[in-house]
Amino acid sequence: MSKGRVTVVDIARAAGVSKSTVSLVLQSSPLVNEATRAKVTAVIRDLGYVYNRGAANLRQSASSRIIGIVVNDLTNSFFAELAVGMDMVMQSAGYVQFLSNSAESVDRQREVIASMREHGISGLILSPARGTEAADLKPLVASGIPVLAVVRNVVGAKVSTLFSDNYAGAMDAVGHLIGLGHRRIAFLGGMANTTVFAERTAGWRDALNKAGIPASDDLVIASTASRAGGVAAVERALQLPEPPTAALCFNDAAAFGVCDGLRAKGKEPGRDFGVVGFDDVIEAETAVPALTTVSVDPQGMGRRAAQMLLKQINAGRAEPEAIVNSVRLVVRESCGAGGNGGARRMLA
Amino acid sequence: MSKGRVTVVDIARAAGVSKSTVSLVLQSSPLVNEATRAKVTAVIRDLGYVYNRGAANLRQSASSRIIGIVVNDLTNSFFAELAVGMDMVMQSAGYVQFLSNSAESVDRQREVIASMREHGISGLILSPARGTEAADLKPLVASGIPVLAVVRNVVGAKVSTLFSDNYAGAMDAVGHLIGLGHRRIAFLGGMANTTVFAERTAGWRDALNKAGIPASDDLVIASTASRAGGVAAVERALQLPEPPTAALCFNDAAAFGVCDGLRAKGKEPGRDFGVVGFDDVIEAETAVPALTTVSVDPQGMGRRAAQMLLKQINAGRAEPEAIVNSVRLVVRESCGAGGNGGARRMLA
DNA sequence: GCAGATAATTGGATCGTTCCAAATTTGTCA
DNA sequence: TGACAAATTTGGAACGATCCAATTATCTGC
Repeated sequence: MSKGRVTVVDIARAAGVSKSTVSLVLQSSPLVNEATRAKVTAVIRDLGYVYNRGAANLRQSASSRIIGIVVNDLTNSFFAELAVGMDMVMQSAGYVQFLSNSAESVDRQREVIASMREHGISGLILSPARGTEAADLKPLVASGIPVLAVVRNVVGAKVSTLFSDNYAGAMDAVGHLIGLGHRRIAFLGGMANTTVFAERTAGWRDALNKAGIPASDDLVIASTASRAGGVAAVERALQLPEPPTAALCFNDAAAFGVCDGLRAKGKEPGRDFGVVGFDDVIEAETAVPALTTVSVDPQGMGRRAAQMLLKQINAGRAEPEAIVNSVRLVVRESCGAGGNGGARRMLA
Repeated sequence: MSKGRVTVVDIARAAGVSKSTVSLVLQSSPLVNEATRAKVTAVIRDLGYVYNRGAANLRQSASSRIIGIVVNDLTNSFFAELAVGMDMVMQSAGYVQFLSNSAESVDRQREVIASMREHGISGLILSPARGTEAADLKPLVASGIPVLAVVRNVVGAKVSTLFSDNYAGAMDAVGHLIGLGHRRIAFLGGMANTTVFAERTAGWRDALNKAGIPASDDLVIASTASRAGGVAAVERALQLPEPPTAALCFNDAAAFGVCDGLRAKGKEPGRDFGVVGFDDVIEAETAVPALTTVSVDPQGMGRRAAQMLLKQINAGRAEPEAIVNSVRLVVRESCGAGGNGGARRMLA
């Protein structure tokens, strides 16, 4: 009764079989007789038995059915949705996940990964904190645990990757703004000297060049990749001698900030200024004006990441693979293309 | 070498001591000689030893240093921040957390809790899915695992609770709007027949009654507790024969939706209509207009929840406690009190 | 140099499961 | 009924750490 937890031995005794048989029932082996199985199952229910996965994991075979997920900023809805996507797949696959936030601190990230490792994760999905080095992941990959870097990369690390097609997405978005008649198009928000920033600005630059428009460096205004960062960036943009009439923003959070900043200056986003975001977070659709944005589908990307990792775990030892998640421009209202053909109006 | 993982026995052999000594070193016991400790520590580093917590947890004493967190909607930034707050405390305390999203499904919630239990969590923080019953938590509490319900309650469950003071917060918010001169104040958004909804509308009603203003039921417009729900609710509100001039919204997400809906109808929130939210999510401060809201401080609440749970885990067997997290009205711009005393202007 | 204390170390036995080889039961057919 | 195969069941030895009781090394003071 109160003598600690119920174990297979207790079940065995109560059902009048051996612990081996109980074990076979637990893993629904076809070897056991139906009558026995029924009897054991009943006893398991009656005694309120709880399977002890920790004990099972002791034997060096079989995976722990635990994976680790570490993201750099869970308060950003992009990452929250990414996590939700992963959670869905993991739940259906019968896995549980340690989920932690590194808050852009490589130290916290290192600690939390170490802790997860001690608990025996069989795989790790990491959206690395800024400044993560290949060495940080070395021991993990050396011990044969599949690691998947998402969203951002870790230079030199031999891990699988899943990134979105930042370059193509930015190209498309800027191309669309050019098609609407814009000639001075800024790139607002985001921390410079990150790979993602470099890729998105490269797309911005090449789209302008392709259209024969000079891509002037003062139209690239970095800041934090947040709502507050967007406000700050657009403020500076509007103070330029020749201010832009539209902008591709580093991400949706920054884009919302840009909208806020425009309104604070008496300009209505979508009418007086074209705004395009990046990510397509859930609020993008319902915001006013609805945000035109490069849809990365964070939940979908999360699901895909989870599937990739599970595949690698099941495959035993697979070579790292690099996948780019294609993106697509979702035209809504904030770019000024909202049905009434009003884009050119802004340029008057 | 490649013969599986490195264990205490390997360390012991390499360092020329017994596994018991290695174990003592691992738990930094004062019993071991400094020289020995140094030698063992060096070997541990050299061989790349990884502590196997699962093995240690087998012995019935000692906690697993794992807790479970299950929230009903991680895509809502309120819960994401709540989770981040918990994560902070847990990380510092040397715990890791399973973090999962129930997406308001009691089935998923049940499964994920069962799974966490098999993995040996030593405590659970739950923001319950709608429809959670006391029976769902019964086995968990019966086995002596501390459970803490946050944000929402589970009627009849003998667990600790941490809720925000919904009634007082709503009272304050509505009182403030009345002070600004409003007489027709709506309550917008949120799912009716939840406890939180009942508490907030009760505060709304009593504040109106206290001021001698009749609290008419058609001013309470329920919908989902999301941005989209806010848009829908304010649309209906503005179609009333005698439309409101201000509103307390169920939460910040709904409040942002209300702002969107107002703009869609050509009304500027904060100037033409007073809007007050509830939660004080991170975007509330930087939105335009900055959202006046009842600050629950989700991160702080998360930290507090984590501390409560840890306390109970360490206390061994503590009685469930019920704590209400006090809230405070943060006056920003969306209510129309933004410095220029313009509130009464809306009523002209 | 030796008793007595203190410091440091060490073999098992144990936790709850899985897995293997071996044992037992049941079934089939001549 | 006996021989053989197939279907079930079962002890015990892992897995990797902890903890207790017992042992050995080191230190006192005289």
